[in-house]
Amino acid sequence: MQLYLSQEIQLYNSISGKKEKFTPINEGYVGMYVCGPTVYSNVHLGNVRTFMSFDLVFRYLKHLGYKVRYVRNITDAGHLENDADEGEDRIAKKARLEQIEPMEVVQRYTVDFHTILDKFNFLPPSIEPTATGHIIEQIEIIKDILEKGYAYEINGSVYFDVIKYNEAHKYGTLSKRNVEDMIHNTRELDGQSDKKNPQDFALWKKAEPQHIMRWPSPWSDGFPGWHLECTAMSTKYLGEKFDIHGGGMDLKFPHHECEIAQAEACNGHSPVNYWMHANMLTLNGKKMAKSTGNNILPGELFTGNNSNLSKAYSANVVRFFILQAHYRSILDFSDDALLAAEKGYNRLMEALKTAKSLATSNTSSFDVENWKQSCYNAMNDDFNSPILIANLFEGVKLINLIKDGKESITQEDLDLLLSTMHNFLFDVLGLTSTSEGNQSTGNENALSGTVELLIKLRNEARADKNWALSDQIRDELLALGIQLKDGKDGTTFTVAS
RNA sequence: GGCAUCAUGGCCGAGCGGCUAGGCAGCGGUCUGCAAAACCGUCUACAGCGGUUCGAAUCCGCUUGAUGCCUCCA
Repeated sequence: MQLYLSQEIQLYNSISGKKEKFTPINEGYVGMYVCGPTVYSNVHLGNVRTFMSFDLVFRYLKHLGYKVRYVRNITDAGHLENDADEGEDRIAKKARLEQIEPMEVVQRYTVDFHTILDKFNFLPPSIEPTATGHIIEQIEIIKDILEKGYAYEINGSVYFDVIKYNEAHKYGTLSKRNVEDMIHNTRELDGQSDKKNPQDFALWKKAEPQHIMRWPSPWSDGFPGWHLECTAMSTKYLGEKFDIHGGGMDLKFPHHECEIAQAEACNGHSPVNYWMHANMLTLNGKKMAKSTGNNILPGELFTGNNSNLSKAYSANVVRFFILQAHYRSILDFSDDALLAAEKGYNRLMEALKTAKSLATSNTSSFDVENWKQSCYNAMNDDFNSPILIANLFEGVKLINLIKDGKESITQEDLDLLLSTMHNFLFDVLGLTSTSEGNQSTGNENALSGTVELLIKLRNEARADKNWALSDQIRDELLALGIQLKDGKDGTTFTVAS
């Protein structure tokens, strides 16, 4: 029996503003689309958090036995600097500044994106389509919208007519805005825009003569509007109606609003049942901005090479830290918070090692089955990873108390405890075991042997009560980043990472 | 200025009307030759002012502040 039959997910639907029971369109199958990055610069840490939130969703749905088709696009054309105006394509701009081809920009930052996500142990999406690979599909959608009368062509460009659309449908349901307010509050200066109204958005843009990113269309040689690619690709791979659409909060308006309008103009109905939006990341209480230096690149976390960081952090620690907050809350990134997360993470992993050598009893003094369900309950409640983690720490405490002889557990319950911890930590939260993750190299074996030797010598000195020598060994190793840990069963060591 | 979201203890962060969140730090223990590490135990909350209710961190109103979008930065 699949787990999803016994676990009911409640998820927060941005469009209704409420938690709703999750029921996929086709039982056992889930279609999920998440707006991917525009590959015009190094992936933003906030982007990492957004995609990590949906990695968590993807992993949990799979864990429950759903067959999930997860589509996450790469925007490699059409994303303008300024959506409301005659902006420049972000990728084209970067290419101009760097004096390289747009596709070189795309390639460079797509590779960066994948490299960083790999380090954080993201599962690859089922399909990762690009905007430039779906120009034909986008043109077909524009034709359809034109035929339905919700778009108009001017000077080789095609714009979506928001006012007209709003007469038959409602524009702004997701972001809870109404078109009248938007018209009254438009601050935009009246530029040389071809648009009938500032709220209209581009479906197709005629390319300037020097613009290299151009494709033929019935209207002009040009390129598609940013919002259109997501409609084209989600429809192609997931259908006119699919289960979950996700993205960062900042995409709610206008991007997702435009997607709804485009799809509804074509198909007469909303494309998505559940909208999910991941919240922002701040740094030291303020928003991240490259211009003020209040910014960390994901890669800098691994080197510690940033004035906001006191040291380097492993991808696991960062992942653990991010998942300790709920995806719908603003999360504040800081060195102190990362240090705290690192200690907590280490404690969790230590307990896992401890658990392997626990003595079992004939009876259990703890209801493991009940605890396990509370882990599921946490995730079922809108993917509440912080509560899940709190539950996992209950497991840590139990393990340590059993070790101290203050609680008891049967072999059967211990197996259940361990498999549950393992499933949630590694499969659902996507952490990797430190011991499994780091393969021992020859150097590490040599180091290990050397330290073991020093431990042996130190123990001989201690047996002779030669404290000066034993403390020298201990202290000088510590200065080198090797900490000796004297326990009841002998001395172990850890190497600072 | 408009729309939206939010404000929890030294720090991070759950909480969706009554019942312990959790992590880190601190404090007290266990262990130790002394330490460190590890483990156990434990204290400090609910932005302000009103209201609803037998009862509010949790619902409503106002005030203050923050964040996102509208206006380059996810």
